[in-house]
Amino acid sequence: MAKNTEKRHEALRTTLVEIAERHVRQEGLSALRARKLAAEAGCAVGAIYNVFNDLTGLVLAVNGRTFHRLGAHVSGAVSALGDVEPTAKLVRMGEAYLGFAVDNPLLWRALFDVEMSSDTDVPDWYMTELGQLFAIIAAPLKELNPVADAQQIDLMTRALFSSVHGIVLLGLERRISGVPQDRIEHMIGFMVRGAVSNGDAHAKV
Amino acid sequence: MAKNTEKRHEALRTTLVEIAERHVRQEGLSALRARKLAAEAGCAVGAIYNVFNDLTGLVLAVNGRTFHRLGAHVSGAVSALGDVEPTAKLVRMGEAYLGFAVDNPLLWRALFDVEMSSDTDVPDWYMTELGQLFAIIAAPLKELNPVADAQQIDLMTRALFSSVHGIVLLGLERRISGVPQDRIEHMIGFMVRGAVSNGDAHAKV
DNA sequence: TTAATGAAATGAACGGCGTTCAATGAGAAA
DNA sequence: TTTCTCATTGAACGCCGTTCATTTCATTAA
Repeated sequence: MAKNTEKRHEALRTTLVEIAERHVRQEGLSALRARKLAAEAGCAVGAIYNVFNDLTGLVLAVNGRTFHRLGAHVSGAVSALGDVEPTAKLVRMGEAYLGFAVDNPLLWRALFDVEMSSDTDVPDWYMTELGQLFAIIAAPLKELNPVADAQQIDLMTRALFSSVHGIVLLGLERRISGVPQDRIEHMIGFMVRGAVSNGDAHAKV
Repeated sequence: MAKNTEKRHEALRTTLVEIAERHVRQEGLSALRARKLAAEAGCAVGAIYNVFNDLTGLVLAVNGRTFHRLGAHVSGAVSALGDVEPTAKLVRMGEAYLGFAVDNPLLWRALFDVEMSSDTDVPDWYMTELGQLFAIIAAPLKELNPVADAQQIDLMTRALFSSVHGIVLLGLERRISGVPQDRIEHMIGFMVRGAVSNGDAHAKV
């Protein structure tokens, strides 16, 4: 019966994702080993390939969880603010993004370090998850720029997200930065406020 | 005699860097192979390890060149502008940075994708090269904020560089973006102008 | 109950990797 | 020429992700 098989597969998938997540969190993406995973999961090496195409598939599953938690963390931080001006929300989002990266450095890095063979390409849910994160950012931007059209908001959203991402990325990179964390927060506030004031004045992005 | 040996080593170093650079440019950092390099350089595999600690050392040498060209490209773009307002210079720098990344995507990515064992750590010239790039950015910022102290300028510099870097990084990442190149330029202009106007108003970063 | 059958799980084996180091060879010294 | 020194070499080492012939298991038919 195919039902039982699928159930076992699903269980193994979950187990593997949990183990892999722990490994990535503790040792980083590059320390992930098929044999180690199999040993810990109590299955054969080949079993991994019964439920995932390859290790990249497994990593994508881990990243899916991380992405989800990241989104929850950021939107949670905004909700906790209550009713404040949109700019404050955006700044808080950036800080929350930084906070997540600081608290989960290796899981966060794994989000961007997966190497995907161009044929397998990006899973749909990856884009969906990203879209939800973008939507959280877009909302305050719309409040600030009621006349901007969807495309303009989208560009501002991407620009803001990318900027904050860049600041966090290079800020946490020991080899480039050495900047203490509170300075990184200042940078985020600086760029976000700048972008907002700019977007207000010149609606044309 | 140790002199001849050192000469041969130097020659091999150069040869290897040139070959490695071509490989990274064409196939990407992850396609670099010790055996392939040795075959093309006409030397033994072990010879690589006579002149570099490991492949990472070779990649760092490649990155040194790339970094240098990147700096020249950016500062060249600014020089070509002649005497214009500092903001225009900063925007042009960002665009030049984007241009370099678009023209040398794999070499540019390699700058940030090297994995370094924390013990080997970053070579000094790496930081020097980065400092020079930062200095190019800091100059117009000083013009715009004559009263800001060195630390404030430094933070603005890092924030701006990181933001532009983030925009370029995610903009060129097919899996996240799909944004056409001229839109990326708009984003850069948007963020740079925002940061500048902000820095002007609130000198306190 | 047993035999037959097809699917699922297994792990040794494969090809490839970066790196090492005993063996080789070339050049200087005697 | 012979000895000695040290740079060079490439086969070998210990890993890696992935595969696939073989085994194991579950289900059905007799």
